[in-house]
Amino acid sequence: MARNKHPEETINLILDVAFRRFMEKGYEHTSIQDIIDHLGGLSKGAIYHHFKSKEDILMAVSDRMTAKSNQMLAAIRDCPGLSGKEKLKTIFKESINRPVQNDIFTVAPNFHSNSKLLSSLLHETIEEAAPDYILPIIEQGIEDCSVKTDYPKQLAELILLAANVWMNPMIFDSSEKETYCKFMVFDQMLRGFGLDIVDKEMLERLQELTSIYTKSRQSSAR
Amino acid sequence: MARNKHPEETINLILDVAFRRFMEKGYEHTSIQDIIDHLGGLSKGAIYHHFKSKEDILMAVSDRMTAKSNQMLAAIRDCPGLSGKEKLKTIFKESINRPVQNDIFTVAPNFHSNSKLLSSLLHETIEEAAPDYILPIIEQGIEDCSVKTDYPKQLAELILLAANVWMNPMIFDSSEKETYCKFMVFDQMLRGFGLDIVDKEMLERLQELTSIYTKSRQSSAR
DNA sequence: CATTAACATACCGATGGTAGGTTTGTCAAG
DNA sequence: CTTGACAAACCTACCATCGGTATGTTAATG
Repeated sequence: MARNKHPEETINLILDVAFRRFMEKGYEHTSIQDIIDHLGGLSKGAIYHHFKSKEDILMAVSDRMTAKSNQMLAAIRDCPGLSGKEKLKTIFKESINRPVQNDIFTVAPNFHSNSKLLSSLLHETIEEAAPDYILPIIEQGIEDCSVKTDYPKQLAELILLAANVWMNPMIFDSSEKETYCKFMVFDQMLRGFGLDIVDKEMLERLQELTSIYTKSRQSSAR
Repeated sequence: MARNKHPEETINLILDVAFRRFMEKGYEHTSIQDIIDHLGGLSKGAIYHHFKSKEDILMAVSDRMTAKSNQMLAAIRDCPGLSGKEKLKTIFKESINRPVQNDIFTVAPNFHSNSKLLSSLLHETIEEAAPDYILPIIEQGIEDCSVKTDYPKQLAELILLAANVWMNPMIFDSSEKETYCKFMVFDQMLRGFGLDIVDKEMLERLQELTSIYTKSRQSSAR
């Protein structure tokens, strides 16, 4: 293959293909050769020029998955004029409207066979996203008295664990009704910390979208 | 090696060694040959006589890890004369007194490099332990009015996710103080569902044990 | 004495990774 | 504007190791 003047295109291409293959076959069962076969003529040398190992590819895939979400979280966190409670509400509204990246729907993700991605997401959630994005918002909420807790760091972790892992349909695929129930329990949990952010509008939107998701899931099943 | 009249001894030996190697080097980086080298003269044929694949060994290791915990949960669940609230309290008391199996302390577990074990634990927690052991107790608690929720199944999941994963020092190693804070947030969460099970005695016992754990951890660090 | 469980040995294809070469764009010196 | 040194972007051929298997051997059982 001819040398590409814009190597980031090649890198993105590799990550695109790797991501799809990981989701379809699982990380362990996707060989480098398999990725090569699905690239348009690129060789093993090209891959190992841009990535130092197979695991390195996985990490890059993982980073790219969370990048957009983290951007959103940072934007809301730094948004002036919003109270802590309003910021949390905004985050959950956004999350519902874009529950997972669109392109993910098309490949019928299988986190069961991607334990490495799962564990990566888990640790990123607790050790990066929670302290970097949610904690400052919780602390703001404590100041304006909309959040009640003596342990903001741990609360941030618990909230994000529930939201990103437990309620993540890519990890625990839930029926429409189950997703709704999870959200209700999540709401009750937040109320225990003084937070009251789930309203009718959010629930209606949620019900809409879970039905869409369930349908797209059924149609892409083998 | 001479033929063993009691093959379960051989099986247990293999699992013992595999568990240690998985914890020390991670599942992926532990080869079958590595396990063989740490077995006293047993061969690859022996291993593949008792287990059909490397993954099969991992599953057996995982099962053995949760077996004792599940036994305890079943015993408490079926214990007559205890209210739902009392059962939950008993479970957490037991969990604190035996936070993880003793033998685990000695090998400085590393769940970071054992994503397969982690993902196995995660799914067992949500899809087996929660509905089988915690859900019946929650339902009993709803009847005797010590638990307040319309969604017992989801509450069981959330509680066990927090307890087994988030508060598990093998997954997220926390300082003494952090463990305490997590427990306090956990308590506040439970109160949001009408549950009031953490008392002074439990907190004192917790502080004792986390200090012991922290010390044993330091002494086994390389 | 036949059968079967409990091992051992020797081997295989596939895999992740590497060494070394080739092409091509960049850029500064002449 | 040309040239040539350099490095980045690839390719090819190869290797050690891995998970797994086929085929044996030995010993307990009934």
